[in-house]
Amino acid sequence: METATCTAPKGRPREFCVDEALGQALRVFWSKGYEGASLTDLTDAMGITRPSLYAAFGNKEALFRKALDLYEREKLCYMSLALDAPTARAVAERLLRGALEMQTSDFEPRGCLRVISSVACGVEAESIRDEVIARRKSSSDALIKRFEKAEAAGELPEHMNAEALSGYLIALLQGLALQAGAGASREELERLVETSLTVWPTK
Amino acid sequence: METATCTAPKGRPREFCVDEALGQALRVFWSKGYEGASLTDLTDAMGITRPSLYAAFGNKEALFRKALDLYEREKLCYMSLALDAPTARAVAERLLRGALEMQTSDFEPRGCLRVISSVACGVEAESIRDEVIARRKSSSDALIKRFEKAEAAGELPEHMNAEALSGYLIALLQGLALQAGAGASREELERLVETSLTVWPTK
DNA sequence: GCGATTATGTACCGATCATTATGGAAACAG
DNA sequence: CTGTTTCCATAATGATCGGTACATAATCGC
Repeated sequence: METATCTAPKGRPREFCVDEALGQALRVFWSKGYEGASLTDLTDAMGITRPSLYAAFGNKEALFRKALDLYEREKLCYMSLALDAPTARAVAERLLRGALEMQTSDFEPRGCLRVISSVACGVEAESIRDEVIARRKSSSDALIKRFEKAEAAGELPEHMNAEALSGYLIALLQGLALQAGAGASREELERLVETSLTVWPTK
Repeated sequence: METATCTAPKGRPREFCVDEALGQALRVFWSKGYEGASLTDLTDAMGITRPSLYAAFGNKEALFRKALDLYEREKLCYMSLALDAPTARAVAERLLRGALEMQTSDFEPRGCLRVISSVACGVEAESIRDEVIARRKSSSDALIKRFEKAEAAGELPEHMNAEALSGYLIALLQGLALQAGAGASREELERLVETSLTVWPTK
């Protein structure tokens, strides 16, 4: 009865690495968006056939969700880590610099998969869009919670609350991702981060 | 030889108003994006048939360009007007409040057509994407020019140049549009604008 | 009245979309 | 070996995509 937990490979073994294929699928979704990525694009990049894709991942939408999980786990990990910084300003700095580092990698697509997947789209992608927006909301809530701690610690200046500061910082991060996706140079993005940090309100 | 300028309607007259139909097409592109808007969506909203659409506007891409022209002419006019404000801060305030007003209209789609159309997409929309990015660059250049004037007037604080400030402000506007498109409430957007103005760097 | 011209409505085109039925190949247990 | 299970490859599914042929209807100058 314990066969469920042990790896008993019955039948013909799979000829490709699921994680590797998922990574390639992520890159395609990342650079083309959910609707812009066709199954041909995906299978070509993943090096597998359509039936293999469906057998291993379910369908296009399930594949996207798994790719989004991978993206958040591997590429967005700096966001939760940033919340551990000692001050609100340090949190903002880690978020901005983390985003900058990700957006200026030479080996990954530009732009943010979350941003890309949350803009207007056809009907087929609406559930995807809703889910991405929901996931972003939970990130936003975490940031608000962190800034509320800073607020309680008296870090925030007058007439500035946690929610307002959080929304403001997220807008900057979204703008950064958008400009990166539109082909902004590394210098432009660095300048944006530096300007944001210069302007950052401290008590 | 002057017949080119006069309106000589030869043949069967058109049964719909081109401008009105274009306005409806704009709303569809605005809420679904270029690729997300199918010809069926467009003709349904415009109240015309496919051949009428092609006869009047050329094809989907040409229709989008005309809709984009209309959008920039009618919905983005506040942007060029904002540049006439007396100070850099006043320019920023007009831009932020103008964007807020547009994003909180009860009768128009949320989000910004330019932002929507400049994110990642399939191959068919790449030329659209490139054009939108180019148009945004010219807006950005105009803003930089305006801030250079402010810089020359000594309005900008130390370690802050026109390009940096422009990129920063545009990032905020993009974040505003993105959050509006994702369903942010009017209060959230107002708070974002107020926070941005509170934080705005003055000498 | 008459062509000439242009718009409209129907019905269709080939291409591509996501998805899958089918048949054979490769591993297992017996 | 046989049977079972799972994977791979080919090729097809119906639906939808953007774009059009075609015939008809409405207005022109004459």
